[in-house]
Amino acid sequence: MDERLGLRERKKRESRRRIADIASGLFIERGFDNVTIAEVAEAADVARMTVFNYFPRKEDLFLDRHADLVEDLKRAIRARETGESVVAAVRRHLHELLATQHPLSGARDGSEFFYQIVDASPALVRRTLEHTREMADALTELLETEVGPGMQAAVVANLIATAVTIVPRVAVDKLIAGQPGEQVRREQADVIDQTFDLLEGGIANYGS
Amino acid sequence: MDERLGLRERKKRESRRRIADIASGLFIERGFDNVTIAEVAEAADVARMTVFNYFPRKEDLFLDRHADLVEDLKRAIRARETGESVVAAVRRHLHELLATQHPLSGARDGSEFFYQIVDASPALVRRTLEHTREMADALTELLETEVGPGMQAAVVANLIATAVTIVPRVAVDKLIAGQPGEQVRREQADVIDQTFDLLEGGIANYGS
DNA sequence: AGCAAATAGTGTACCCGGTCTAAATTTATG
DNA sequence: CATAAATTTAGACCGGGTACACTATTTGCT
Repeated sequence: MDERLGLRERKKRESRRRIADIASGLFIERGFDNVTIAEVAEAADVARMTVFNYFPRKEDLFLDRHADLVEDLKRAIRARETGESVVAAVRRHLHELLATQHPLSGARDGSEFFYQIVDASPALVRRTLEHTREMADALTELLETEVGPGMQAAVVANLIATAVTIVPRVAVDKLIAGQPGEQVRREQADVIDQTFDLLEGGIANYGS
Repeated sequence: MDERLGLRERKKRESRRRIADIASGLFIERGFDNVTIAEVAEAADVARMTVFNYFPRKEDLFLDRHADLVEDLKRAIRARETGESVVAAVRRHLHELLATQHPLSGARDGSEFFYQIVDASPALVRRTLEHTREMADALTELLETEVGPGMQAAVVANLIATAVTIVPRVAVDKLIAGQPGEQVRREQADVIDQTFDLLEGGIANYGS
């Protein structure tokens, strides 16, 4: 940890991590909806209220990496080469996540378990929908300042957020279906490219 | 009502409608989160459990037209001319909703109140997110049978669902901002076209 | 018409997530 | 060491949602 931080701050961070880790363990073991916050609190040896102090919603105990993710995406867009389009930057970013085996790539061994827990819980699924929306809102704001105002920013932002959400899902679904991770990772680069080709080139001819 | 239906069925439908109407009245009057189901039940002169019989979630009391909407959209896609693309069919459908002043067009006088109630309630907002997802899932299934299987169907379906959700929102936001309905309606046709031009032609050059 | 089976509605008790408040404990500061 | 500030705690409370057993009504059948 950071020595410059006071005792108070250090304890807080450690507490937060411990609670989230213990909670995740319970969720993985018994499913999100079959674990109460009271149980999490007891397992973490802390008052029920303390859990809520750190995690305003129960779902946040399991999904607390989303903010970082959006930040990374925004950074990737802002840092794009001059002349490079926004979508192209996002495409590159997803390839990078895949190459580094980032959790969000969806193509990492073990990702399937995480998503299965999520899928099994309506509350968690709802929360991921909110995350996508938050991402779209953040991107809308970014694009409006980066590229210019107008209705287009919102549309583009939402399309990108949709794509970024779908792409890892494709990989996870394959893992759940039993495909070996090695193969999924190999194919996933194409999934990214096909999806973004579609986004870039448009879907005018689909189904005609 | 339909004479072929038995007394039981007729009573059920009327009960359901009455409960939803009374509930909506209360929500509009005092806001969704400030009305309890117990109050709805009392106002409708029915047991609390009965409300849950008809509406498994509280949000469904206010948002119970979504299924129809998806059906209409699916029908529009299925009924497209041979040679017409899926997106083109959806575009036409949205123009039609606008022309007939359908509630979902977003450009109808009074739509702003409805959306303001929704916006003010996190639970209602979440439910609309689920609706978008349900629409995307339904479209994915439809496209897979209509056009052919593959990952593309899911991507296209999600892009369309996103567009269909955003378009009315643009109109509503203008109404909320105080623009006269007449003007919003006039502009809305362009909003539809611009959005679908973007979808059809792709966003390859955005921000480059 | 009358009766039995379905089915809708009711009442009640319960669980759980989430909020509020006030008191107790811990850390920071001079 | 004293005191202020911030965390933690305990406990009461609220409201959505479920389970269940019971009553009332409708329906189909003879």
